[in-house]
Amino acid sequence: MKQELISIYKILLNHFGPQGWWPADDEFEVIIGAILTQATSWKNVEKSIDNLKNERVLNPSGLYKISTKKLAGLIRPSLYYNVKAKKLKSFVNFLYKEYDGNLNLMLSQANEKLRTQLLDIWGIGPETADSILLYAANKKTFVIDAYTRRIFYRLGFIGKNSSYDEIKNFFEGNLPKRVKLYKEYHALIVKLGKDYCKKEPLCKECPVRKLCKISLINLPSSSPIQPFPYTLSL
DNA sequence: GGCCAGGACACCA
DNA sequence: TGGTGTCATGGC
Repeated sequence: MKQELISIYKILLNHFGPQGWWPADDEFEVIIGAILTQATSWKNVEKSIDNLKNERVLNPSGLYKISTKKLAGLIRPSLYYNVKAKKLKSFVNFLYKEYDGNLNLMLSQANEKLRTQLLDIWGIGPETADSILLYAANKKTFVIDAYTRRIFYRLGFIGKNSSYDEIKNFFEGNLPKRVKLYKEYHALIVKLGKDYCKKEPLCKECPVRKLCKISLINLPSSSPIQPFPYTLSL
């Protein structure tokens, strides 16, 4: 099992190249983006991030002071803006209550402690919590999203009704525990999902299966799938 | 013009 | 716990 998971990672990295996640200027922006991108395309989130930057409120004190109503107006492009404004507020309120607004102090907490605290915040579920832990706090936590479920179910690694924690444990138990690997792997899964794995039902010509099977053997030079010269550092 | 995004929560049985 | 409705913009 370990080798297959690593092989798929290598295939994806060769095929797509490094994804450079998370696209953000600082850790706070990572967290805000993680909340805004819930069930929303990243392009829409970028517009909201720009709005927040232009208003100079993309920082703990800025979001702490701004009204929920005005905040909702700024993040309008990223869908469900009223509930997301409340979610952002609830996170920042937590940050001030527990850590006096000190983000670095929050991020320096132990993995499990911080995960429990994040999950306790209204509006932050398992995927958002793990995204914050991995990409903002650099904790060894694998992120599971809809693409991960869909793709690895189709590849036959997990059951249709596997729980979030079951899938998370599957990845963490079968991969070298490296933050850099976790970050890149999840980003590559999302890239694969966006490009090849929409919601259509499983079929024999599933592009994901196809990609993996083709890439597991030596590619002829005439193959349309050309490996990129990226080196691996697991 | 329709479909659906890098989820989470409330409410129901 | 599992299934379903709600939220409500903009890109493709």
